[in-house]
Amino acid sequence: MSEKVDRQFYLREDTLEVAADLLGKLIVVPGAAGLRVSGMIVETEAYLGVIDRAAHTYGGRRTPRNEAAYALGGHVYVFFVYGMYYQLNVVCGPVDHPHVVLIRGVEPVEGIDLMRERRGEMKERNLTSGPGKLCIAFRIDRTFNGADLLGDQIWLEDHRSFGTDQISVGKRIGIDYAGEDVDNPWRFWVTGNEFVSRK
DNA sequence: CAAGTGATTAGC
DNA sequence: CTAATCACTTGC
Repeated sequence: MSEKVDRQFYLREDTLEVAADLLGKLIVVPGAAGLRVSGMIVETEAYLGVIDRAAHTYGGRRTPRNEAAYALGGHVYVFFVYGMYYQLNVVCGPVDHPHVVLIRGVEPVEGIDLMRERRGEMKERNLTSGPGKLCIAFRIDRTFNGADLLGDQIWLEDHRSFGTDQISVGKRIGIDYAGEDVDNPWRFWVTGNEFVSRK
């Protein structure tokens, strides 16, 4: 069994680099009876803290909801949106530096039957190919907000790595409100992977 | 393509 | 206190 990705990985200054390097990492969440539910990250988006109009922390906004984004790198920020869905983010950099990476797409690896049950969905391709979908499949909810990725509730492991020739870069999705920042190429995905949320 | 859904927040 | 908003998904 692979070891947890270490703290240093998350503490790097360049959040865009972390967002790209997260592609290929395995997200692991223990299910019941020692069962592992896991999947490989294939799509991410970076939100660059106070300077990014698309970020919840733009301009240094700090509220009960986004507090976890100000934690030390290697914690997770989970929030609820549209009255139905959770979104999973990885916090990067030092304390009080609210840069985060949204996990938008994952390829199922372990615990696929459990994912199917939770999603009420038979087609594997539709289990975790979106930020809201994957939170349902992994049963990630508000109780994960602020969790440490070096703890035992949720963590990342090395799995595969992709070179720049296998990674695509583009604008982020669903942030039409972001003014000058809408077109920033801060979304990364594994080229051609079928678990990317949009082609 | 539009509705659903409810926590959160900004603005009175 | 109230109303608008929203880093999405599904089904028409």
